[in-house]
Amino acid sequence: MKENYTIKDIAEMAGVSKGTVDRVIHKRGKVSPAALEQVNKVLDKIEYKPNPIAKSLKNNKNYNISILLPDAEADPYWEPCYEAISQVENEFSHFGIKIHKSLFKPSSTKSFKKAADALIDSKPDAILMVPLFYIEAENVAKRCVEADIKIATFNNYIKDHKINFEIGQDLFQSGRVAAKLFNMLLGKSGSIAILHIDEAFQNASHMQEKERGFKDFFNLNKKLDFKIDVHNLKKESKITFDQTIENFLKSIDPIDGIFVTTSKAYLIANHIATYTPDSVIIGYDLVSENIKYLEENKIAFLIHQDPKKQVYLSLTNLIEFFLFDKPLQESVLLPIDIINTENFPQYLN
Amino acid sequence: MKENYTIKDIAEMAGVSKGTVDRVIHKRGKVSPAALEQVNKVLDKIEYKPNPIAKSLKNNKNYNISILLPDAEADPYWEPCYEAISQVENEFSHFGIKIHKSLFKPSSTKSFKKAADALIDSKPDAILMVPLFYIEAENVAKRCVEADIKIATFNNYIKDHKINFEIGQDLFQSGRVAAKLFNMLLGKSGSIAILHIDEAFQNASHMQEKERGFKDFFNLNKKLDFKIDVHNLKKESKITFDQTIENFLKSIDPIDGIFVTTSKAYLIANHIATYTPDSVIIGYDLVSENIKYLEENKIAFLIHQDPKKQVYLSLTNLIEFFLFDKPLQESVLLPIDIINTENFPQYLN
DNA sequence: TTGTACGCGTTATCAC
DNA sequence: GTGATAACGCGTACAA
Repeated sequence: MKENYTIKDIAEMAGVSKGTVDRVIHKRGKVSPAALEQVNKVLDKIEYKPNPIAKSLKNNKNYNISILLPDAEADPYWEPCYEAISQVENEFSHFGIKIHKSLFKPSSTKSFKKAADALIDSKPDAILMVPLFYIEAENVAKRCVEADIKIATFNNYIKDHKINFEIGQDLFQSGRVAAKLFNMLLGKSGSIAILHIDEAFQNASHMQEKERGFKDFFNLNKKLDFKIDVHNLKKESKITFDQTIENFLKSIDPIDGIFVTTSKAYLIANHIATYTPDSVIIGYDLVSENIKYLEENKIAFLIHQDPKKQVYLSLTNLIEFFLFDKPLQESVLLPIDIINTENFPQYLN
Repeated sequence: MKENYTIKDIAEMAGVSKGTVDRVIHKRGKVSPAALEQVNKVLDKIEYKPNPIAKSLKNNKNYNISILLPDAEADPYWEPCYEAISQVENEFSHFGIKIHKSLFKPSSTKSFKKAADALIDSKPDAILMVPLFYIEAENVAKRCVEADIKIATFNNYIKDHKINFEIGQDLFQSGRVAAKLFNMLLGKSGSIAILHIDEAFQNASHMQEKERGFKDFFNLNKKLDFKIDVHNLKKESKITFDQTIENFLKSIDPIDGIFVTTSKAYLIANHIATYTPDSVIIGYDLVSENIKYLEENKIAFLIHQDPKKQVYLSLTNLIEFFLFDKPLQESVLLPIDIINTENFPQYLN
């Protein structure tokens, strides 16, 4: 009982040549019925699994993967993604994997389009993108399929069957996670503000999903009595973003909880002591300013979306598909990590 | 500017043969000074990275990895490890990786020893074990080194430099995570019981580390005023374990919080309503009974030690070391996952 | 001391 | 239709 049969083994057992076996296995035709039967008889008896390493060696191709994501200058949320890219580059450069990073301004559709155009023109084997702009991203997906470029997304979703691989978090559910945390901290009743803080509302669908999940939790728990208000805060023309936040806090009555659906919880935490010092804040993402206020106990919890892991898993999935024919997973949902002062370091590594 | 130089390329550039280049690279000697210089000159100019795939193909070995872990019959905590094993087996069987699972009774040192002996005798390429019994595990490590078997541990640590790879959680810190959660739920003061519930105290060092971290948090926060009692609960001779628990609860005054350092929080949650209904329980591990009480809001939080991920990462690390010469990491600390009713499903997958 | 030739398993090409 | 053969890159045995 051998374990790993090779084409050569099969050829001997069937009394034909390697070439014929290959033609049978790959259904290339040009095989006589007699030979076909011989080979199939052997294939039925044993389990043939082609050696992926040999295949890969023969292939001997360089693969180019391009990744299209926002500039971390504009938002440090994206910083960890860069680390993941370097890490994957180091791990797989020996295997002929080239990764090309392309940045766009998260506030500019044009910038996204321009970068995407350039990427598609360069004809990489795959593009991994953050589909911040729905329509434009759909268009990119379409053109990738036409150009035979594998297309994957992370962080956001576009519901498009053309996407070969997508990874992210269940945002609705993460809203529920936040709601449950407030429930545990505040008890059976209270007032909570949902704040969508985003300079230009690129993350509109993101934020809405979280809001929906959040409200869903309280709606389904009839024993709870919470007053929930929703506020959209974006940059006003003549004043700084920070002042906009401050003006907002001035304008409202003290509240028990503040749920910030973006990574901008620090903007609120910064002013909380002055205006509504007893408010519990829950926000998203381990950007350094958020961690600072977490450690000062001004932010109670953060929810971690692990952008680094998203990039790492996206890239390794694509790479193993290219190198070893591992089937591409279609959709991956990452866990919703709850972070407090004590467990954040391990998530940063 | 080529990217991936092969030995053949270098040979041509240096005006020597492949064999000579190989001898230089692997320092096998038998090279004339002149040739040595030629080759080194080329090697200085370019960056040579041997193709790991070709190396691996040539190698063409089957690797046997044995994994020694407790029987999940005795404790369902180990169940997810089995899943990880199957998953890795499926992913890498094509690569000539064989994984052999060997179980021992977590309550029996003898059973551990016996299983370990058999494994070592079978001379696998690597052994991954749960070092539940310190001295015996040290002995296994020693004999593995002698027999040239790579030795790795997960879930528990033994401080032994012979271990080639170890993975687990920072238990001290996870105690602090629990403490912080109690702090947030209970406020500035209260009474908390630390319960070490373990049928035979195999996990003694485990539990003590968590206790130390837990107390450390409250000791360092001078503004907090918590009364903390420690109780060891193990099976008494004549009655069931469950009755032991019940007797304990009967014997104490109502308390604000209960910190269970093992996966046995469900045993407490089961009786909480009768004896101390307002106690907040925090425990460890996503075993199904714990999740049941989590969903009933009888357990506030669970801390997830992700045994499945521990096994998965251990195995893939070893495999990539064997197949592709990836350097073995030495020590990996997994994040300390905080689990509530809303985010547990994603951690189970 | 050096170069050559072969094998690992798969695939593609090329005579027959 | 078919089988033989070369090639991918590395390691190594062996002949020169």
